[in-house]
Amino acid sequence: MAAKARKHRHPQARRPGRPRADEANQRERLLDAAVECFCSDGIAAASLRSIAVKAGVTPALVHYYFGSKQKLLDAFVAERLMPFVGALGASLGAVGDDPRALVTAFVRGLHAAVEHLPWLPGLWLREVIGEGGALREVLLEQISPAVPRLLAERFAALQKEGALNDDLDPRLLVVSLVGLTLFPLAAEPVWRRLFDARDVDHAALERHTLALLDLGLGVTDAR
Amino acid sequence: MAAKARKHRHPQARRPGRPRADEANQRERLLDAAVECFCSDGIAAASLRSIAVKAGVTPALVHYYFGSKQKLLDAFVAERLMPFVGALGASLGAVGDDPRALVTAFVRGLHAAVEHLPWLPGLWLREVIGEGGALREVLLEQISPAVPRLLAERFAALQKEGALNDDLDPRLLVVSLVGLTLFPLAAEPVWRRLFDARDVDHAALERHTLALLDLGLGVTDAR
DNA sequence: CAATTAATTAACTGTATGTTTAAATTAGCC
DNA sequence: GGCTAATTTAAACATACAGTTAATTAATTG
Repeated sequence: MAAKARKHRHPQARRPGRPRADEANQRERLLDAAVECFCSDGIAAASLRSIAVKAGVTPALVHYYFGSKQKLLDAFVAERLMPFVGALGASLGAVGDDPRALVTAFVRGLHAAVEHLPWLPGLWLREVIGEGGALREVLLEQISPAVPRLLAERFAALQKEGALNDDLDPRLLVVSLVGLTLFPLAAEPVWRRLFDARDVDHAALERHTLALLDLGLGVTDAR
Repeated sequence: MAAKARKHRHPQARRPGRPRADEANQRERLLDAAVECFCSDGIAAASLRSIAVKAGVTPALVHYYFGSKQKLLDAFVAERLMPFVGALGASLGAVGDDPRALVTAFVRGLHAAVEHLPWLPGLWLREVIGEGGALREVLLEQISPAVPRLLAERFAALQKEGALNDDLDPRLLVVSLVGLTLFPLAAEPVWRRLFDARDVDHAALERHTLALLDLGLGVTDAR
């Protein structure tokens, strides 16, 4: 009845074929969608279908651009995760031999990164710390020397010089550092509702964390 | 050939029917298996099948004892999780008005509980903090008044009296406390491999945490 | 010892996964 | 303009696994 013999019910449903030079960099859009699904469902449970739907395409297109789910994950690690690790490692390498400076650089660097990568804390908790997490090996094999090991070694050296509270363990201090930064950021939606804390912004969180650490390190400051 | 017309290939594979008064308290065994699966797969991804297999039975038996996955989860919360919360809340209520005593009670209480409930930290991170976690509402609705709110209020009162570093936020201090206890315990498998830290036991972790907090609270101790 | 109830498994039905193949539509180059 | 290569969808495939119902065996009770 409605003119033409076109047999499509949904006029907006796309048919096969190369698009009209419209939306470019589909690959990046697909990666964005993947990050979102990785966060909300977890990497293991995130299906290529849900990722495709979020990007407004079909699952076959994900396969076209990345080949497989594993390679999609590899691409995410290389193009979205590792650049941040590199930047943080660099900023840590640039500070002098002082525990407070080291800790401050870590806290500030992390907060700054999370400003642009808000998904990082949640994903970290789930996929690095969580049992069966898909990124744990990435930490142990690729990230480990650049950040956590570097920090632990420098803390140990500083402690030997007497510049750090002797009751602390240099390695556990790195763990504490993550527990005081990534964890609160990941838990933000929880404590916000729990304490009805609308007044606390990221700057306040950073101040609180640095205040706790500044004293907690037990740097005598007596030279 | 092999005698008898019994048509079963696996002699040990059980056939339907009530068992011969053997293994009692299947319900508890099922709950144990459920906890294991909740930890390794996450609550959402833990199937009645995997739980049943872990307990050596069929999925239909889980359905028989609990009725549904939701009711199984309810049973877990009521019978395995809440008793711990009650105990911790009680031990917090029993200490006097001193920030160090409060913090020490929390850290010690948590470490003591985890001795018997080793699955707690990992499950907490995944199901309370993690996006879409199945226990977040339990925290907000059932646990909230007994522990986190209680702590935050007492910290706030102590700060008003000048017994706590003014640069700290009482609510965020509760978050920091969790980040310094539950998080390191959940991350234990990671930092153990990361730093090859076989020498660190739970007592050492507790000492380190308390050392960091003792100074970090900034209690002047000058009266 | 018959009837009923409790405990257990086998089988069913449905849905979702990641991947592959084939076809369709357009872009870019000679 | 015509050819080839690039980009996209539809459809199908092969598993795998979800939660539930129906049948089966043993214990318990009158």
